[in-house]
Amino acid sequence: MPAPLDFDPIEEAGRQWQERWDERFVAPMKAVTSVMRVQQIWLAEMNEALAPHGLTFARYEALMLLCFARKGALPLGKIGSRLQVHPTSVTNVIDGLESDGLARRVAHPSDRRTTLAEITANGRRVAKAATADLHAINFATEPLSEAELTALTTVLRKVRAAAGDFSETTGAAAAADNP
Amino acid sequence: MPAPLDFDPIEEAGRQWQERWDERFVAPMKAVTSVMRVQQIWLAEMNEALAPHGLTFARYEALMLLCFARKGALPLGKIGSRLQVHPTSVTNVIDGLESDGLARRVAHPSDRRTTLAEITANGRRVAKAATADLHAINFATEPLSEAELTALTTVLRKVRAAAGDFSETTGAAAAADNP
DNA sequence: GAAGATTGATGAATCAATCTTT
DNA sequence: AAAGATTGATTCATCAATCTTC
Repeated sequence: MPAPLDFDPIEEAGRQWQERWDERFVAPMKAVTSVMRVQQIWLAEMNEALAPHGLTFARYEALMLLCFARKGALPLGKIGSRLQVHPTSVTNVIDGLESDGLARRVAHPSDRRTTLAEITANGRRVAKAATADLHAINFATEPLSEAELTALTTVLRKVRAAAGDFSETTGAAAAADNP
Repeated sequence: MPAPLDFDPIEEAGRQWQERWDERFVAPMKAVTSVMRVQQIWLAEMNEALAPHGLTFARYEALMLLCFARKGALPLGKIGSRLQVHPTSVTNVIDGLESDGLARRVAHPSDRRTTLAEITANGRRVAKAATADLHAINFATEPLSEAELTALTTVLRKVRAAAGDFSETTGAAAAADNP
């Protein structure tokens, strides 16, 4: 990590932008750059907390999804749609969990195209310990207050909805965990 | 990109979290997951807009930095500290710009350890065209209002400051572009 | 033909180690 | 010894193409 600057680089970029182009582009540019940078900061801090458990954030997310599933198992495709990642990434993530003995692939009872990922007993132990570590650092969200975090989530929800992550329907009944 | 869900996966995760653990961890978890996902969405949309110019967002950021520099040139190390990336990433990014003829490496006049990256005439042309395309899509920030974008930037600025990106001093005089 | 998953290749980011210059 | 940059290796994510099953 490079040395700290004596000025805010995003504010400085905003200044340059306003000088050279129209002011109406400043707010979008600064917001986008801020999200990029904070994602990088938070991801690094969480990966640091997860490393002792042999996990990355991507693997942790998949592990928790299995942890929540009714039968502790989900089709790989469903994991991808929940985590909003490509099928290839699901394959990679489950490979990682499987080689560490935290999950295993099992056959789908009726559809032989489908593969299920099932959490192991050790996987549940690691999930619990890793979650405790993430809780201990508040998911790296220091120094934000609960109100600020909630506001953040609310605003970003609009972006996710507009991107088509989910269809804003009703009160959204509990998600189906099983096929 | 997987099919849209009929519920918000982050809200659903929050529900699971509250059930299983304490409520005070719900807001951090949802905020972190939201930032991760929106970063992915925005980055993909911007990369799509930049691809016709042979640019990625990382290369675009470096190119704009050179564009803003007084003499159109900066030491590689300074690029790294501005963009908050490791020296290796700077090498990669400048390699990319150089092979496309958008920038070139030049010797530092006094310190022979230092390499400068200098923007080319074509680099300035591409920077201008790429910026116009990003402006045309408002940096992918639709559907957020200017007020929402500003609020986002303000909250995230606290995170960047706490992470040590910059030292909160004065009104922050104009940044020094040259060594 | 379409759905589900995997393989192989590509691009980006970090880390450790190396090399030159100060 | 320390600063600046590069190389090589590793990890992760995506894309195109392939394979099996429905």
